[in-house]
Amino acid sequence: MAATIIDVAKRCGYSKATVSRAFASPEAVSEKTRSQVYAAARELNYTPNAIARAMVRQRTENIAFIIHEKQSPAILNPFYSPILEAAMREGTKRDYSIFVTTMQDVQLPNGEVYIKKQMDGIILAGEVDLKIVQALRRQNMPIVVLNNHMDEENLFCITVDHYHGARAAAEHLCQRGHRKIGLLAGRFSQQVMDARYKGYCDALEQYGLTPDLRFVQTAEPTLEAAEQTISQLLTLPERPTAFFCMNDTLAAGAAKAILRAGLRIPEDVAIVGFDDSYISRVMEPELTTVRVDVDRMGQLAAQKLFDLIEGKEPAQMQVELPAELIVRRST
Amino acid sequence: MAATIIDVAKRCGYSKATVSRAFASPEAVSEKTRSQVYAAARELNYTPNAIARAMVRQRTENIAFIIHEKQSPAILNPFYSPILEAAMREGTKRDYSIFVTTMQDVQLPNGEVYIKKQMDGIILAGEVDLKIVQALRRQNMPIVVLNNHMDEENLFCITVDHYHGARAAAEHLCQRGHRKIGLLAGRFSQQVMDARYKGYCDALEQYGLTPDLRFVQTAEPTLEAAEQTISQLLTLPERPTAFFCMNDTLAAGAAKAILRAGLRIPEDVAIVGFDDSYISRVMEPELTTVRVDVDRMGQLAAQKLFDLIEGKEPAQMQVELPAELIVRRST
DNA sequence: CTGAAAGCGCTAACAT
DNA sequence: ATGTTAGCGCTTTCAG
Repeated sequence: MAATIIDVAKRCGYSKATVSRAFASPEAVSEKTRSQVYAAARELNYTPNAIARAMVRQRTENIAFIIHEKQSPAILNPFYSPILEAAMREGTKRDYSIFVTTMQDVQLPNGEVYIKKQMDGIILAGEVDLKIVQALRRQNMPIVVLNNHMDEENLFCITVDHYHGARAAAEHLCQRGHRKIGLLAGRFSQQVMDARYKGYCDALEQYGLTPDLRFVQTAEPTLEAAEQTISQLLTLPERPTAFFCMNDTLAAGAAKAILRAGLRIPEDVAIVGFDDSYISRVMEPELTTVRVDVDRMGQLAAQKLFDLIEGKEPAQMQVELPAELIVRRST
Repeated sequence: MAATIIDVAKRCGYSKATVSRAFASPEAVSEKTRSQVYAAARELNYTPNAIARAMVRQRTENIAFIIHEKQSPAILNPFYSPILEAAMREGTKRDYSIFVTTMQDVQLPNGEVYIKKQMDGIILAGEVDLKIVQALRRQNMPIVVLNNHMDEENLFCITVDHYHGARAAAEHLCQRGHRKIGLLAGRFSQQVMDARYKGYCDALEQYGLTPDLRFVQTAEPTLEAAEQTISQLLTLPERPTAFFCMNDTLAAGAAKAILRAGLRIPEDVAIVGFDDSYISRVMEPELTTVRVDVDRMGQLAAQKLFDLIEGKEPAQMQVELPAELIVRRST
């Protein structure tokens, strides 16, 4: 079938070691030899076999990107997909390929950790089980944890400053004069929820307000659930004049409820989202939201994982990315 | 390091051939043996090495999913991401992993086709270069082409019935009584554009209308470009009362322009999109659009590719998926 | 049902 | 700078 290194060696009259070197470390071979090797390779349509190489090098140059969120699958998740995209760009730069997988590819039904395909490292995003991290580390698998912090020695985690992001969002609403500010939470990890809730409470307190628990609701982070929840809140006699929604999907659902109730955004009800995903610009009016630099996040995750694989320990094992308020027309 | 088949063999007292069989074809081994092998494997934390297996089997059980569209990268593209998602689900079922890549991973800067990683097959989506398909086929690489038709002998292509989709959209607008129906095209492949344009023209003709070329515009398929284009059209003295937009992103941009001009949807201007992507439900009012069964498309692509890899030729090499009008509030 | 042995295509010492 | 050789971990005949 496909030509092998031996065919090329025969054809150009060099040994297979030389052919191997011509591809893997061109500088270790004379220029003349190199071009002869390449010529022979071209004629035979030869391409080095990555499997064979991986076999002897014990490195595949493949990493896995595993997203574990209840919300929606990996690729469709509007928060994670740009992160993945950025990680893939970084992978291309450093010659790594990325497998996008689910936990199922790493875990047997009985819970045992079992990596089907050989990987040089893993990016674990979302709600990660500590047990899995530990099992993986026992196998010496380099790991980067994304959007989640775990108290493990020497585990590289990238998180977001949820507290200040949420606080900025709520403060902004206070500054706009709102006194009745609802909160629409999604079902995210406890970690994220707590930090954002605290940010919200502290902002209100700073403005002399106390959270009205009737206006604090939790919903599945889907358009439909958000719309329904907010619809009901809107019927309250003393309804909120603003909502801080814990992500853009929730905010979009809220916007639909508001608009359908015949109210105007932001004149009657203002809303703020979180993530600055694509959704925030699809909406009209466009959504005021909290931006997380997802490009940076994905790039960083990939970079640090590659470094780890290549034996470079990062200076700090914990990076917290800032969250910045982006004011648009919805407030 | 990690335990190998030999470690397991030693531990349980069988030969490595038997251990191999216990994992690769359990039915070829007595039950007693099998459980002893598994026990030893568990104790050693052994996992078969996929690389070594791929090496001897000459099969990786990996496929590549390559999307080539100008619009936006693979994963972020609202049309392709659910397709990818479905393909991945199918892959999990049949024990294949999927690499999401760009053309760069398959093509050298000089244009030569060069597959970096060993793959058992490739799904090529979007605007595919015939030369690449031919080069790949010369290397005996199983291929499925998605959302694009190519006149190649024995090449499996999955396409969409753009003509009838577009026609249904335009007819619907005619039925609603619109006489001035604009068309907002994106920069898609000629194939797609032609079919949809013809559908639009034929629908109009059926209702005794002729396309007014002032109302037929092409824009980059982005929110901003669409918004700008439609804004201008709206200032025309005799502006259209409805727009058929060639995808949901364009429709969302159009909606923004309409709303910002102080007009109502659908009372003043109606819009129809194409794809039935996530965007159509984020918008308010929700978008009337043409649905393509993307789940089916992704699943089919993966299934057929796996069949091809496993030597089963599909009965027909060409599948055209229907496109169905979904009426929502925007018309 | 189980074992022995050959080899998948390549790289990395070690020589020359 | 180039060649020789010994595997990497596994599957798969072929025997028994």
